[in-house]
Amino acid sequence: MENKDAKISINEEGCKVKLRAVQDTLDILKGKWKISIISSLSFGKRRFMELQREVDGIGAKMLSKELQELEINGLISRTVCDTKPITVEYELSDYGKTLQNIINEMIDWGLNHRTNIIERYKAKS
Amino acid sequence: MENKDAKISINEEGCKVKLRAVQDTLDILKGKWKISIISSLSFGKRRFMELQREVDGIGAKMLSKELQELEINGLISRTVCDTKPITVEYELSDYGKTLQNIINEMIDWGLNHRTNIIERYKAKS
DNA sequence: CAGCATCCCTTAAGATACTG
DNA sequence: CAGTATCTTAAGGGATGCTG
Repeated sequence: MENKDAKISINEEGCKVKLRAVQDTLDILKGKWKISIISSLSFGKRRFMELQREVDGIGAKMLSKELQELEINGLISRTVCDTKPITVEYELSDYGKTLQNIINEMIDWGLNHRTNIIERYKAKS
Repeated sequence: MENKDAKISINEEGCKVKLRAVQDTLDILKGKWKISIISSLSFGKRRFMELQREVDGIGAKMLSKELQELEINGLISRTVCDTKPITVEYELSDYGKTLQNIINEMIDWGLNHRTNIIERYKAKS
């Protein structure tokens, strides 16, 4: 009996710790565009405009804001290039690259999901 | 030259497809609480109140709304139990369980991130 | 090009009270 | 217990125009 209770207690603690871990991750990744931006940068460095073109629907204001937050959290680096009209290059930091696993899983799930939706649609017709 | 251009073109297409995949996933998971709810359910079935207790800070209204959306997308199942005051049990569907990889990566990253923050703090003092 | 300032509107979401 | 209804507020986020 004591053993069983202890086990449950440990498991409950385990859940809490894991839920908190998810929450921690979510806090860093919150915002409508952050994960899309990181995904885009996971393919290589990008300039401001390139990001705006690649992240569908984002405006300059939001892009700017979310990039700042990502930089503050040490996930990306920002480099001002000394070109005629200045350009700025964004890049995933080493720490930012540790998010790659999450991104990859999201890519896989999304690809699979789209396939499923199409299959479901075909099955109906 | 033609080869090189073709390669670039293919890669660019690859990025777009992947970014769209991420977006597809994000569309399903959007909302302040959805990932937390799924995480909680990934540990087993939960009743409405249990979820509200486990997902820190969520109100009944939001919990109800996000559960409905998750159900519509086929990620969770809802079972009304015929008890004296009725109870309702929520559970990840088989399809919902395919999100487990994403959740796990988020747990890992969050655990690691917390450690890093603590290390960083220690280093300063 | 990069990005800030301003204005403005829509949506998210919290609080509270109520029902089967 | 498991929600729903209503109200209200805060925040998110778009459009435009401007600057180094």
